[in-house]
Amino acid sequence: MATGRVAEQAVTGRVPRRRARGECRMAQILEAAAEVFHTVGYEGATTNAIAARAGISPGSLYQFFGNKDEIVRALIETYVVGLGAAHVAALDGEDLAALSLDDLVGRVLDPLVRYNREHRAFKALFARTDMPRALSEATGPLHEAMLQRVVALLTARAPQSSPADLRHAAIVAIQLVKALMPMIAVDDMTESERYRRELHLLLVDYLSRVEGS
Amino acid sequence: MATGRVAEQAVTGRVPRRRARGECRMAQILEAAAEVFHTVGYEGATTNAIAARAGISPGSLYQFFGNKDEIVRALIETYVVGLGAAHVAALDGEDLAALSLDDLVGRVLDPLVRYNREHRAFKALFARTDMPRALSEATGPLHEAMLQRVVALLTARAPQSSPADLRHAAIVAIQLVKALMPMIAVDDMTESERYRRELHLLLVDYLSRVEGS
DNA sequence: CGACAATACGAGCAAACGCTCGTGTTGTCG
DNA sequence: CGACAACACGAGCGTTTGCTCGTATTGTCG
Repeated sequence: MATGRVAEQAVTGRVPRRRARGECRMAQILEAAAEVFHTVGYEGATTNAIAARAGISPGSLYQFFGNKDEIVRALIETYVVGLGAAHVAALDGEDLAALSLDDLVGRVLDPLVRYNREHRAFKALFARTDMPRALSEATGPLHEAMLQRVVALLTARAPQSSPADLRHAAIVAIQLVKALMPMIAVDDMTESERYRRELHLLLVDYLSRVEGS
Repeated sequence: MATGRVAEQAVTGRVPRRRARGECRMAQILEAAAEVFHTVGYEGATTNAIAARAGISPGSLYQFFGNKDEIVRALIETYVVGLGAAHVAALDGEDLAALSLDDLVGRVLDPLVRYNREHRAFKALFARTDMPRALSEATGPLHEAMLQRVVALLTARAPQSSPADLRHAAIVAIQLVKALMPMIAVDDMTESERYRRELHLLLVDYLSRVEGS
């Protein structure tokens, strides 16, 4: 139950080799967790399996994460940061209101697809309609971050619409992405590209109706 | 909860009270299972909880179903039958090629929405993008039945399209339904109706593109 | 009735899980 | 060096889960 050791070290300002090794281990564990979540899903993933995949013992794992949910939360945190950065990069310096809807959808969707492909565990944790309590609490921030981002985009493009309508539209758009992402983030590139294009069209059509009304 | 007892009687000519009681118990168990699945989800549902909800002991439960998956399979079987009947009724005697797309979508979607509302466990078992092995095997027949039905509909309306394209379109359509159903099968009727209408529009737009091409 | 099978029970088993704890190892610093 | 804290280990604890088994009850039929 020893907490606060990290804070203590942070205050000292020194970065000894110990700490570097510790952070390396954390990254190791998160990577292993991602692989296990990807292959067997959230409930199928055991902490012992994650430890084994990371090449360490269960005891060592619990020196860095207090419990399974903390691992999930940390992993999701990296997703929030990573995806946020990808989207900022994709929209940086653009005039949101001037972009064609087709272009805008592409700039949001394509990084998301790429991120899904590069982080296979992403959809195992995120793209579910039914979640255990612990998981839905952990993914809450990720959902909220995406929702806020989409709402902000829509607000910039259709300022005359009510916030409630925009939020509603954003929810539908995100659900559409979640529904088709499992078929897009797949190894068969022919199938994948086909579904991606369909989703793209679907989003453009749906959002043009939202902006138009 | 009076099930096929009468039909059984007609076939055998005799009245095996034992057997009638057994079938009643089965229905009791399935109903209890549906309630438990609805409230705590598939993995949260314990066989003991199902037995308790049905008002029987675990031992008794296992006299009718060999294991948890068999319960799920039986429950899904009732869904396949029930939904099939609802859809046959909704499309009975209609000229599929002559119906407007809007009308057709309504006739398929509305019974589905009603069925979801009346069988709350339905989406807990069906509308998931990520499933345990056992559950996805159990829901396989239900997915396949729905897919075949949609493919048949589309084939009747767009015979010039390739079977592969139609199957592909059917998959997308079903995914759209699964994505928005959790927000439709909800108690707040205002919200529910709003999402239902959006899904309806989405499907009409998408399928008109499929038929048009 | 008496024999038998179907039904019902519920304590509890074996396995799996998240997690702990006692012990040993390694890097840091006075 | 010696003391100490972080790191590492892995057997195994406590709990939960799906499921069993020995036993008691009930309906059926010769």
